Amino acid sequence: MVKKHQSKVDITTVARAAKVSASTVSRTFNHPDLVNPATRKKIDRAVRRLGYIRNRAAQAMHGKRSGTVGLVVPTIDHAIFAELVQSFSEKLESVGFTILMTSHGYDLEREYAVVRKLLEHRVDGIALIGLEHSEETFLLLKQQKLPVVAVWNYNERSRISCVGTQNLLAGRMGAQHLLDLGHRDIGAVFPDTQGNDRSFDRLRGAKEVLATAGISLPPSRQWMTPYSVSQAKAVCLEILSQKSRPSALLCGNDVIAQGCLYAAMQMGMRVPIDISVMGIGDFKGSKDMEPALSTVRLPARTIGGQAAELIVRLIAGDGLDITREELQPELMARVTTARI
Amino acid sequence: MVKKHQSKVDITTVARAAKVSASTVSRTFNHPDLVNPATRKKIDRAVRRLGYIRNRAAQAMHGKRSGTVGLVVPTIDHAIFAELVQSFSEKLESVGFTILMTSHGYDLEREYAVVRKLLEHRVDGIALIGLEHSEETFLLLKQQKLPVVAVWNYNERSRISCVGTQNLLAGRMGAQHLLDLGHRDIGAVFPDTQGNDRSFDRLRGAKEVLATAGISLPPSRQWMTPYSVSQAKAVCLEILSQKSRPSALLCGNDVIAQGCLYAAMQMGMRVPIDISVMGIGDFKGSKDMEPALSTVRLPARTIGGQAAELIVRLIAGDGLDITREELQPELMARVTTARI
DNA sequence: AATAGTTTTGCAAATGTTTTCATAAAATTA
DNA sequence: TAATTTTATGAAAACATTTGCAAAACTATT
Repeated sequence: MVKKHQSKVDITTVARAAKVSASTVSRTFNHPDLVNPATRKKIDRAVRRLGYIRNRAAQAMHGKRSGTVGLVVPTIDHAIFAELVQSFSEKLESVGFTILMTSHGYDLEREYAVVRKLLEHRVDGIALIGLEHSEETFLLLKQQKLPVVAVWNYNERSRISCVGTQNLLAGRMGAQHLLDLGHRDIGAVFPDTQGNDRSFDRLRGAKEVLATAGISLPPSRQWMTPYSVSQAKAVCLEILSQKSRPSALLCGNDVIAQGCLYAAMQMGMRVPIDISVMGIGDFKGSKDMEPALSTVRLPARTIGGQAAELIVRLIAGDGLDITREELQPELMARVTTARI
Repeated sequence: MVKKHQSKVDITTVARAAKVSASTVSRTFNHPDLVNPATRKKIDRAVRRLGYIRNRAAQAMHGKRSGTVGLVVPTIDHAIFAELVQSFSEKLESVGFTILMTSHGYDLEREYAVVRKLLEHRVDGIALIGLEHSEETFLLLKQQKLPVVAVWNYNERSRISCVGTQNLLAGRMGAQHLLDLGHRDIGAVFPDTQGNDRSFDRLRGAKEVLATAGISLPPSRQWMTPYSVSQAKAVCLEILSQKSRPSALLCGNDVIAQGCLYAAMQMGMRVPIDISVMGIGDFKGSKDMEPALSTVRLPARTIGGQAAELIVRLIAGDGLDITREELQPELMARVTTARI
């Protein structure tokens, strides 16, 4: 016969308990200044006693913000996005938003589906990784007139707001660094560029620079490997055991570079004496590798933070004009690359 | 003269466009078999044309599930949770749930706050990392009668459902392995155990085993370091440059172990000849390190997957009795540890 | 004590769905 | 062809809130 106040506690239950109207309870939450401190106290007590928790779903129905931001990443499992996601969500959580996070595994069709789902949940804004998305996705987003920002990449003619670096530049810098050190026979170890504009742009940038220096990158000097130390290591083991091997390896990202380092080590080769290895990304820990990895720094934390700020601004201001923020990659010449 | 169908497209807009009632539209989504295929087609067309997207918030108000599951992690930024989170969300997304993810930075007060927030969003279930939570959090969860599962740790007397390993065992196995190899002077490099029962249990297990072997672990043989290759490396650099250093290092997790490895390398020490290094976790990539890291494998992917399955079952069945699933840690004796 | 002004509160409508119930239309059976 | 069953649809209530408006309760001013 216990008055079991199960999950059935709603605003009117509280109102009854506090002997006020539901409106007053609502106001206590949303405009506390409009209600008498004494009443407020009564209500607070009732809320506490009954364990009442407001229902954002119901609030969201009143044109109120849902208080959520959607974040769409290719995968959660990669060091590459960890820092980005962390700083992005830290900032957003600090101003009261909750993150709805989904991944699509580099499949742009699935991306469309998850964006739709996010929209069903009436997120107040959406952040996507990169600028390459399906036409459908762009249409959907435009149609919904929702604040959107593409994170990670920068492109001056992007169709949506973006904050990030020009991966093209990063690719160029990596290749240029190798060139500057006198390397002429360079190998490229990159992830699949399919549905991955970051990777695509980096490779393109590298090829450009190489081409202007009169160096071509024949298929025999390009390798593809997924985003994993393990698989990169395996691929590099093969590369390095070829009779004719390049004097330097430019890797699509630091994870791959790490795999290369391990491969070299395993084969008893000395980096950078026997071969130079160049990464892109400068992930947490790259500077601590032995030998310390030369790489092109992409300021992940800054990007994440600024992206969060931008989306907050977009949400607050309903400013739907495209905003672009560019951050610069930076060459981190460390130990794994040396003059030939 | 464009029929601007802004964001104002709701179910009645669609109904009007298709010349049916809202009920019919609703039914087309929820019980398509109850509506005439011809009408359904009309409605589908209208939906497409207007770009209508259902509002889960409104659905959720009808006792319908919200279709979201809350995931509370200490931090997103660590390799340790990456695999876990990935497999957890993959599985959950595959059955139509969306993940609401929040982090608290190892602060149990903040954890309470984020759990509350999740509750406001009326998640259908919640997953937490570890079994150590504030009393308030437990109370809140119990009061709300919501499916909850603690992921990562296993404890036969846990207050909430759990799926994971006994970190105590993992700690024991790590220490035992070192003992078996003849080590007597062992150092422990662990993260702060404050608000981190995983770490606490591992250390406790290790101490136990050591104690039974008659070996004590004096404060001078214990070091604390945050969860970062960089900082672990710095700490280990100090340890290794002491005049009297242990013959083996047991690390609280693989990230720290990696830092140790790098530190040893930087100092020109050879692992495992000059010193043995033991990790816990077996993160992706640990087996590929050079030398390959000896560690205790914690089956992160399996845990994540099973946790997801469990929570789905709990949500479907409203079964609120506590379920516990234990997975076994496994010794991965690789290269970084050797007989003294 | 009357008036004006301010603060506090409640009523009721609105939000976007789902669902129950009732009814109309169509199909089946006798 | 009437009676019965089945199928398809709509009207209205319900869900948990917020908010505009108006009434009520105080305060302050004369």
